[in-house]
Amino acid sequence: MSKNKIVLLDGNSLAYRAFFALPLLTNDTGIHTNAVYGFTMMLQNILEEEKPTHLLVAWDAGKTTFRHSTFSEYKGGRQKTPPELSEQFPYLRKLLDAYRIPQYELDQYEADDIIGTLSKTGDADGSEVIIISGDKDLTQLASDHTTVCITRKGITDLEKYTPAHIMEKYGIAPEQIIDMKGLMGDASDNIPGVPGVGEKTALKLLKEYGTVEKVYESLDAVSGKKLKENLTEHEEQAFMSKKLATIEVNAPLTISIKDLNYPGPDEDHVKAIYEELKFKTLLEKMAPQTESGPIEEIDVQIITDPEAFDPADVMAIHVEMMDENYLASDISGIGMTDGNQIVFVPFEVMMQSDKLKAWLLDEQKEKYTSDSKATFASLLRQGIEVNGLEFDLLLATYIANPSSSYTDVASVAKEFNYVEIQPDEVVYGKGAKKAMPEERILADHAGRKAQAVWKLKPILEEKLRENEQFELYRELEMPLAKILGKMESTGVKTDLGILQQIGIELSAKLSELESIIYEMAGQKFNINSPKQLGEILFEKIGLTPIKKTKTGYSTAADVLEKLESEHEIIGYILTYRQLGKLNSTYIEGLSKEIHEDGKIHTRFQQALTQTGRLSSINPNLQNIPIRLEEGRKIRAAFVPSEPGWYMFAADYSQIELRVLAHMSEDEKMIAAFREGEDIHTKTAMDVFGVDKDGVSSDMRRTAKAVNFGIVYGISDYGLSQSLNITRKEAGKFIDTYLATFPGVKRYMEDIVTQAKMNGYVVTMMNRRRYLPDITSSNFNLRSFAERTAMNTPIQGTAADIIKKAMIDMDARLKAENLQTRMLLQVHDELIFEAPENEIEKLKEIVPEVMESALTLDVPLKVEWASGLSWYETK
DNA sequence: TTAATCACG
DNA sequence: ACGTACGTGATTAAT
Repeated sequence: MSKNKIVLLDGNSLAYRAFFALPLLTNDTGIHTNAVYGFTMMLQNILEEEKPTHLLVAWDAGKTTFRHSTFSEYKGGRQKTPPELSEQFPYLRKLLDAYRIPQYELDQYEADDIIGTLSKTGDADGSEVIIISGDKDLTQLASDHTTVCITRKGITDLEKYTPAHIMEKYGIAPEQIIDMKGLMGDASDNIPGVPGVGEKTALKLLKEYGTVEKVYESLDAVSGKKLKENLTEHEEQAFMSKKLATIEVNAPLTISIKDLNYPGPDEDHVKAIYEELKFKTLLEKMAPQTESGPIEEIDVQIITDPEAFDPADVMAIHVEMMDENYLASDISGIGMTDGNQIVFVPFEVMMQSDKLKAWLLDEQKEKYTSDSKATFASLLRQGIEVNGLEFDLLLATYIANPSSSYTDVASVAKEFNYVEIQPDEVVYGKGAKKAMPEERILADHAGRKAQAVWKLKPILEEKLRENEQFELYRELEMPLAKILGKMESTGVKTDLGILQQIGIELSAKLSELESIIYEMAGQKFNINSPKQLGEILFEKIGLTPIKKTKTGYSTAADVLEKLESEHEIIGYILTYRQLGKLNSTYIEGLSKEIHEDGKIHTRFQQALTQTGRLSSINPNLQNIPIRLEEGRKIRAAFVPSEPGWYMFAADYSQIELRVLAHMSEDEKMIAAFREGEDIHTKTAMDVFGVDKDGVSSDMRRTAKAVNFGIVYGISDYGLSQSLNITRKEAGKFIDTYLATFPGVKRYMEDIVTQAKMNGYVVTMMNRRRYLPDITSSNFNLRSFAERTAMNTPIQGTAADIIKKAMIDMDARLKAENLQTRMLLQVHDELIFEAPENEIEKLKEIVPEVMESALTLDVPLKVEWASGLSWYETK
């Protein structure tokens, strides 16, 4: 006596069903996931509701089946499986393996036949059998012990076909389903049936005669002339159709019921796949199973005796701080683990422990960290220079995928579903409630982070090796982290007096402008409010709005410039805006950022941008004004920190276009750079077909804009905006340009194709950016991804180059025993401060090092300048 | 918290 | 036909 409950799933049918029932979803690496997701949802429901003891997913094997020898056009005329679905089958199979659900396919047979054969055996054993499919053909297998569930609308709504239900719905028995198909055919399988016979006629005939055979035996009695004619004429076809629709219940399977035993899922494995596919909701659903118990206890030993602690040779460490700004925050302590023991060293103990300090200093003692730059800089502030930094969780995660948003260790650990860590926000509270928790909680928190770093290291390093990104991570980003840490700690001396002086002048001009604007507007209003300003300009004064924003009229500078001739208030507003920006962001903003040491310490975000560039925060020193003289004066406040020293600045000339020339292998562009031509003039010469003297300033300006556009992933609209011309004219320029530089054209096409194939693009140093939208059916999303595909390898390679230059430069300064300090990086520019007697040396070595950071098919060119302030380095 | 604006490469 | 140039961060107003 068997109490088995056997569930048989029609894999292909359900995958199709899921695929078409759900919109095309993609995860962050561009893999479509809707079919896998939908399938999983169905599976979850079935497992929950039916609680099967035995389970099987049956698949169709290949293209041909024994049915094709009967009828070669069987299932003919079907649309090809969409590639977006095909690519999901491997994941589906992997997921089912993780669930430990048996899967089976058999050459020459369809999933139906596998299901049919097993259901008959199960049925005969007295087991309860449940069949799940999207294909109504299967209903022929229904019996007292076998229920056939067919998907209705959506993905989880199933219609249960028992013999009684079939009788109620069609008035026939399950065995008669094949007779019905024989008569009416099945368009989806390309089974012909008898012309003119649909469901209604087929059922009428079967209710009267029972089977196809009986119908033909009593053909004379059938009423209806046309019907009789059709039946007579297509007798052979009717029998063949019945045969085609009949599911084989004696297929030569190499498995039996006992092989279908379902032991339940391998949860860790399932989770890992959910992680990979980014099934957030399914993951959360799983979470209660693991979180239902108390969070796994970890034993963190708090070190109290500075003499009693001997760190191991290799340890994961996490410097715990309350504030995210490690340049300003106090350290509360260090969580450490060697993979076995977890300890927490409170700050005061650390500072007293000569053993620990010596360990941190020792190059031979390996440290794995969550963020090596923060670790380095925060300890440097305490006079401890850390060496032997061997792993950086933040950088490893970022290199593997720059779109991964790393906020704290908890977020990464959660991403990889590893160690349970509370978000910092939960431990410390947020906003006004932010406070230092008691030491026990802090120790536990820091300990867990160290443990996560320890456990995640092998996983991430394997991933980086797999992607051939280990070198980028280990030889470029990690050494750079330390250099950036040094730069941040060094800071830039800022003369508050100069800022204040400029501030006074600005304030005077601003209040003057303010009165003029109020006068002209005939009322007071907040000029800084786009809403109020829009009302004044477009309603009160009655100017014509050119552009709208989501919330109202656009008052952006490019719009106002077009209106400048319409009303003299516009000019004053533009000036007011410009000066207001300088005052609030740069004078007031920067003044607040000057530390007690008279310096500004920006932080470089090394794991943020999607292209590999750095960014600068608190404050941003990468956007200090330069284009307009009024703003440029701000740079006079950035001065050397030692008396008698100078500022020294060096920037790459046209680095992105040089990278483009190299990557596209465009002969003309390469030649232009090799000959040392002015690239925009040369472009103008080639595009407009004139000689050097024939290039007007307007032509050069146009060529320059087109060059920029090319780097950004050009569009006619974008170029038309930047040149203030029509789209058509812009389009013409682009066509001419691409015809002139065929290599560039080919590069742009190739890179988009590559992005579509791989789902990502790479820089010269193998930095990746995933572009899931590149296959989107949404024009805007796709176009954006295409432009990004064109721009990222260029911008990213330029970023690779300057990063390499920074590492080389740091080494060179050390090798030459110079006192010069690297202070800032502004994407294509490095800023140093140096004693006067080293300036001559810098003029020689800085260009040399920067120009040889990476060898391209075109030379890299560096320009430099020095002076008594940043303003003077021009 | 979001949108608009504007500073940089 | 679709609506945009690529990558950032800070400030302000308004919700």
